[in-house]
Amino acid sequence: MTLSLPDLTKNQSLVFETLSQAEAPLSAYTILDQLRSEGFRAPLQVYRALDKLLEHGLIHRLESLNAFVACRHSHKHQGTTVFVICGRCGDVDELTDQVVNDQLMQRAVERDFTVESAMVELRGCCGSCSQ
Amino acid sequence: MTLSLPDLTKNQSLVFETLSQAEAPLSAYTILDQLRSEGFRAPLQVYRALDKLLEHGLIHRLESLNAFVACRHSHKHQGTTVFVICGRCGDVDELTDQVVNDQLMQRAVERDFTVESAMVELRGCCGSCSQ
DNA sequence: AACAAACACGTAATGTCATAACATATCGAT
DNA sequence: ATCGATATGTTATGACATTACGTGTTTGTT
Repeated sequence: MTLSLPDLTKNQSLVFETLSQAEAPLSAYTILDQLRSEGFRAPLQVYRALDKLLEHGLIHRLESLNAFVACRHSHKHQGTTVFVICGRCGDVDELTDQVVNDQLMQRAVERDFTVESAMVELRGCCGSCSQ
Repeated sequence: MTLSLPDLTKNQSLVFETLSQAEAPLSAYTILDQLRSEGFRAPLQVYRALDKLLEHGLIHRLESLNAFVACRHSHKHQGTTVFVICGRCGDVDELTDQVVNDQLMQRAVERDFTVESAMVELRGCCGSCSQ
């Protein structure tokens, strides 16, 4: 399950593994607590690793939760990622949608706006939890 | 310019006026500082007012900035609001887009997900700033 | 008018998320 | 072997938000 990837440093690997094994988004401080046994002592150790993992596209930050998740899809298919977040179980699904992406970019162009990053997050209740 | 609205309390009015006159999103603590001369002493005075204003739909919270703006449009036209945020001048534009809204809701329904709230924020550079 | 419930307010303390600043160590290419 | 770039360790601090508790004010009912 552990793919070998753009060589990660020890700290980066530890943080990535922690996120990969989590079933819900984790805050940086939760990650820190889980890695204390591995020698982590300070938030910055986590944040630095998170920054690199974000750069590599291996994880995502959920703005509405101030938390992080491991990326699930190989995001070769560019474009805006829509995060679908269940508030009950914490499960996060990712999807890319051409229509949403194109329409957002179109609306931006219309008003002469250059998009540098886009955030789309749906919060609610997933199918499993609403039964 | 100051419409009379669902009766706001003194604190709520002060916070709303502050946001209305601002040219960019303000953090709760920035609002607090601006209202110290009016007797504000603690963050909670601001947050409580913000909560009520959010309930009334008079302001919005920008998740990607941890900041707040006064609402510009009369949001009678329901649906997901797209925030278009310039990182240079801080200007925030709001728009509602039926296509984006419908598509997001469609994708949610497909996977049996009940949307409770949706956040769409575009960050980048506005036309004025890129000239 | 008297009362109770609901709401708003004041204040202090604390919790949560994130970065600045500075020192040291490790890796890679010449 | 050395130099530059990158990664790391540690402390302190900044920025955002809530809990807990007590008081005051409004409002609707009897």
